Amino acid sequence: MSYFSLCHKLFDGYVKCGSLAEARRLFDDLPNPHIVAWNYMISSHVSHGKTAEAIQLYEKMLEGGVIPDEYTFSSVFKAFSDLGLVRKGQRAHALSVVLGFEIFNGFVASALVDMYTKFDKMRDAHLILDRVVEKDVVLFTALIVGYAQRGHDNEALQVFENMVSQGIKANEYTLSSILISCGNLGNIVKGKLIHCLVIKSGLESAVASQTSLLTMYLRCSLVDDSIKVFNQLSHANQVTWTSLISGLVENGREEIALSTFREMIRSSINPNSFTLSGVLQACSSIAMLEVGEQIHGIIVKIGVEGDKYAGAALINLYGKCGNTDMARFVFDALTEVDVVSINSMIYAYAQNGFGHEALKLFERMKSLRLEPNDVTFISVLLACNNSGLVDKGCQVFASIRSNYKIELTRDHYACMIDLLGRSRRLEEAEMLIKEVRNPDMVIWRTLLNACRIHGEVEMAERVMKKVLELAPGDEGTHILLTNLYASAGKWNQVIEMKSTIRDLKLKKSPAMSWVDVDREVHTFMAGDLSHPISHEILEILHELIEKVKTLGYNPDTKFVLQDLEEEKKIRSLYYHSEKLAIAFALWKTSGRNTNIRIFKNLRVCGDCHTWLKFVSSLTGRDIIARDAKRFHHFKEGVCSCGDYW
DNA sequence: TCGCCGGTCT
Repeated sequence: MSYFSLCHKLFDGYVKCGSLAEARRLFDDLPNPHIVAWNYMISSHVSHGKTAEAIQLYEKMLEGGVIPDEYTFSSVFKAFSDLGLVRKGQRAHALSVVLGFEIFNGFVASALVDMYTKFDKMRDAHLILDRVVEKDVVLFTALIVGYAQRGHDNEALQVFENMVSQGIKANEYTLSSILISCGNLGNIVKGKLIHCLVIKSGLESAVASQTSLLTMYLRCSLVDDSIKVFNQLSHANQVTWTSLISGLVENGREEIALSTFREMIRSSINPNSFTLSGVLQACSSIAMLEVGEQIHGIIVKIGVEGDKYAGAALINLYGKCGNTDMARFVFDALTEVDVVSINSMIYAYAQNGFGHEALKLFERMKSLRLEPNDVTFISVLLACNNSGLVDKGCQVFASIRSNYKIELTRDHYACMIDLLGRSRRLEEAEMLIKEVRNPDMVIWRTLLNACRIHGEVEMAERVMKKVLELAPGDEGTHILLTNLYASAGKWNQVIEMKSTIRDLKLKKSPAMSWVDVDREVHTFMAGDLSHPISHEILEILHELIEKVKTLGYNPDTKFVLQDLEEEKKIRSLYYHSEKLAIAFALWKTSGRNTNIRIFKNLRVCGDCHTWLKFVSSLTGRDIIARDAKRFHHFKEGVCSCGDYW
């Protein structure tokens, strides 16, 4: 046995037993290590994630006068790309050109392409592929993957077709990646073609291909097809399960996503932070705080509470469930604060009406030299909007244009239009719409809502036309205008609108509130006294109303949309769904001092808002109400929205 | 002794 192969066997033994350090000690004792030994050490360090050490070894090797070969380069390029060391990578690239590896060796070339795509230097990567004399599937795949992962899905498809036309057969790596691009593009026709190709190539049992197929169907919203793919899987792994769960959430199938998660656990597949953030998203969307808290428990148990994905998902959960303190607790425990986690926290404050907290965090972000992105500004503007910080909002909006290279989207404008409109600066709001490229229905409806708040019938009628041009049968718009006429006392127009709504067969979604008491959800509709214990509820409700009247509550009938006698109007106010839900929750939890969390499918009504403030001071309970748009935290007679919403 | 794959957050 030669000296080299003896050394090699020794290294291999140590590394395979997991003792890279032992191998390293052995290596360091060699007087003049051969190139094969250097390569072995470098690649072992890279594959063990010890990238920085791999680079040190490479540099030491060069200092020692050892000439790198194709093996050295293919390992070390990966190290440079992992650490984002562009300069060093380019210098090594130059050396590989001088030594004649770049265009003549497939291993070196594909590692180079991979490195440049990770540096986001797509032109360089593509040029290398073009120069390589004999291109193989790995080389093409490296470029396809690079394009796909940076969101250049059309380019990925082009390169793929180019590869196929050169008679090079795709492998499972190529197909996995290209399926994802089809999914991202929503190109189900190409996606199905590739599905056929997967079968034809005999790769349908490869787990990565299956996962990508699953993801492709889910991104194209073909949930049933994706479930079919999933059911045909022989061995679903952690990634496959996760892919299915997060895809279901994306398609609004939260309940199924949660049952799939439970099935995953039953199948003894462990979740990781990917899985858990998907499940948390399901909990946040449907405000299932209890389940979310259980997931939080699992996150702590498996030790990923500092993970930025799990963290952002938790912040989002607590934000959407109205618990900003918990959201902040999670945020403060993150190991790495990045722009997404800060955005999540700002957004959590924003939707709960804690504008000043949101702005403080925005300032801290700047002092941390984290570059804000478009989402940051949506969150900050929303924070100003939900707290009535009009001037601050205008100032922030102006600064986006002057200080940042961020393109303003319709969402930014919609937020500003809402902000201006609600503070009665309707003309300014309308002027701002002129700046929006292709203003959509949402933009105009935002202005329409502002008209409703301020009873601007004339402008509303003009704006209504715009909205209906863009969305002729939109129920929300008709209802908005009906409400506007009703609050302006124009009952003839209300009747007219109602008949239009009837003719168009538009259905008004009924107002509904629900409340979560002792892990049971109870739903209430306005005026609906069919709850099994409605007798007790009504008793409590009437008692509450009489008591808060003594504190100054005065039923405000302008929120009643029917033209009824005053007495009947007042009665209809009393049976609003949120009042029923609160009465029920107080009855169920009497003697306890817990917070009450209620949810409403529409926006909370003005009279109920006032009433809830009184109830919070009367009972000493904190009431957290999530309506269709935001949260209201009622505490000691005050609401976090500052009566501005 | 070497290269290319699938799932997460605002």
